[in-house]
Amino acid sequence: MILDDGSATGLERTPGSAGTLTARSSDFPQWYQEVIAGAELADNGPVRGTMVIRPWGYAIWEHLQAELDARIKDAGVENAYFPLLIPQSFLELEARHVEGFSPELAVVTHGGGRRLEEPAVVRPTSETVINHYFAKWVHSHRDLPMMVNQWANVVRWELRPRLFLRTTEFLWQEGHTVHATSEEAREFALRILTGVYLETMEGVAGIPVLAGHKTARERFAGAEQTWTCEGMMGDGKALQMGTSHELGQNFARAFGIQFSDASGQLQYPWQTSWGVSTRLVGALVMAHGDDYGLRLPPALAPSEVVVLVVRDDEAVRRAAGSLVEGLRASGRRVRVDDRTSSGFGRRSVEWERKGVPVRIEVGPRDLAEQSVTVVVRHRRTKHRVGVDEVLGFVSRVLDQVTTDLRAEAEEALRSRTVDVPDLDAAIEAAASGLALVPWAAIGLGGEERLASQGLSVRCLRREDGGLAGPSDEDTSLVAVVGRAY
RNA sequence: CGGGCUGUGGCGCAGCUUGGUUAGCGCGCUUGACUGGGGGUCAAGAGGUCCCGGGUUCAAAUCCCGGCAGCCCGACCA
Repeated sequence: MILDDGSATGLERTPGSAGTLTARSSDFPQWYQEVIAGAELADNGPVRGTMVIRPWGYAIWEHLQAELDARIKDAGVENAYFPLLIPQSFLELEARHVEGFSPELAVVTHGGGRRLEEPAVVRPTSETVINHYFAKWVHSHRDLPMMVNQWANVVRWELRPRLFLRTTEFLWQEGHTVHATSEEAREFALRILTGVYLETMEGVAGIPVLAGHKTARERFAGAEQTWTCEGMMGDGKALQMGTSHELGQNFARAFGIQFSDASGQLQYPWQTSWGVSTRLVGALVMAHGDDYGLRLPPALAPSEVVVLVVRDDEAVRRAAGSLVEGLRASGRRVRVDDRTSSGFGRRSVEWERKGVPVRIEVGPRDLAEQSVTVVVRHRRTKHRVGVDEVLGFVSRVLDQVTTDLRAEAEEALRSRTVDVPDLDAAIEAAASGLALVPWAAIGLGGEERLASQGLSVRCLRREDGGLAGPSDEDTSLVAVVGRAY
């Protein structure tokens, strides 16, 4: 590939050199493997389906965490921590919950060199332990709402792992709340869905999502209603990026959570739970990655700017140093690459693959002209910028990146989403994207047929794209149908 | 659990059909020089239980038998 200034990139020289990644994802687009491997985000773990997140990938996750955590706290939820190991009997208390999760449980049968009296499961999610404690902690309507969140790892023994998107162990955030009324619970589940998840995904990550609720078939095990954010990846497949569940009183009844209301009557409370995971890192890669690697929104980039010292030279080093100082003073995360013992090409390709939004090249040629070379990653353009204008230029670019990425992703979503009148048309259209079809034209039998074609209803929404009202059985609902990861 | 396939330096592979010198190649790695504005060039070098066990043979990476491991497709799913 030739850049607009005539220079060439060497990326194509080693097509498919996944190298560090023995990807269990060969059905991903070719570029995905290259991006993951080249960006050094992750490796497979020693146990099948587990994942080692390398520093660059983890740093992206940390930024996502920070964005989510701030919004979760804004919603009034506090962080807490609950045990990794859960007595097996806890899982069995809620019938649909255990039915949904037992096939994918990892069970610990021995400890301290002896067989355990009761096996412990490694949490696949923490509804059961947390509700065990809610039962102890909730007594009065004055205790409500009770809202906790935990950042933790969970284990689900999935049959078919995919790096970042479905690994046996993954990191996530799971929130759990208890409310006095069903209305309040619903309102809160939706607040998390839109005010935390949707806002982070679209506003921070630049990934447009279709929000809606799941059909009964796709609902979380034990929930009355599951709200979801569905994104579309570069290949037209859908990805469930986050869910928020209304649990009704199911867990409250199963775990004996009760409170005395204002009139002294014992009541079962209404609950929610909600989570997003390291899958979001995979979503970022899939949604924004191009043939040259990752493209990161600045808010999530471990470094927003990298200053590349082209050649080992005293004056160049000094110029780079003062550039870094200036950028840091303006609040940017900046990294210097002065590893002049490796070639320039190698280093620039590395940062391109890692997705650093802006690269500033400083070399003798630039200094001679009192300028630097600014490379904008997401557009792959190079600009000669006067030394005095760099800060302003970089700042304008960084402010624009997320908007540009989102606009591109929105266009991709729009161009691969079609309105269709019936099930047959939906099946045809969903082969290459998403189909919007009247829910009334599908129904339970229709979902069965979709499943046989490798398709599913990703979510249900109102005709205008809004979320459904309190009554689920709205006949005017529109189903989003597609293939999914 | 069904259906495909693969095990050969760190990674990716060739060699196997038709047994035969010292098991090759690319990438990576080490050292040096020249370079350095998109994975640069040249030279020298290190690195192997050819998955394991048994068998056939003068001779096995190669043929036969038996294990083991892993990958892909499907079912399950944040």
